[in-house]
Amino acid sequence: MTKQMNSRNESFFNKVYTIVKKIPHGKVTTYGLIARHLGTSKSARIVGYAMNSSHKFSNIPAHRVVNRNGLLTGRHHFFGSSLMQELLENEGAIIIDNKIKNFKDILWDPSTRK
DNA sequence: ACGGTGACGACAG
DNA sequence: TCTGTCGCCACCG
Repeated sequence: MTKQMNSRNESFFNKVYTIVKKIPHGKVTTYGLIARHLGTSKSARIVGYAMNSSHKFSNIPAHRVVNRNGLLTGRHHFFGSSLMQELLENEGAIIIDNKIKNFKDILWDPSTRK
């Protein structure tokens, strides 16, 4: 084919969305883990940038992606600043001061693909 | 076509 | 522990 974006047919954004959709209910993951899983561990910022555009699509559980400390850094991009927290708490996360307390317990590594 | 942007992460002090 | 700084790079106007 004439067009080859990177080495795939799919844009980086699309790959990110594919991963995010696979996050199990009640689990969360991080921008860095997603980036690493895609083979570009230094592109965590791009993952965040991709999530910024995820509102244009549906069925993308963007609230399940937090930063490496379990901090809800993207909460302001939701429909109201507390929606992200409410969604996560509804899935069993314990959040205090915008930080997931049981972060290690519900962290999902995309590499496990389960 | 090109450079600013950014929901990050690692590291230094 | 906490804060600031720097490198990172795909996207979009």
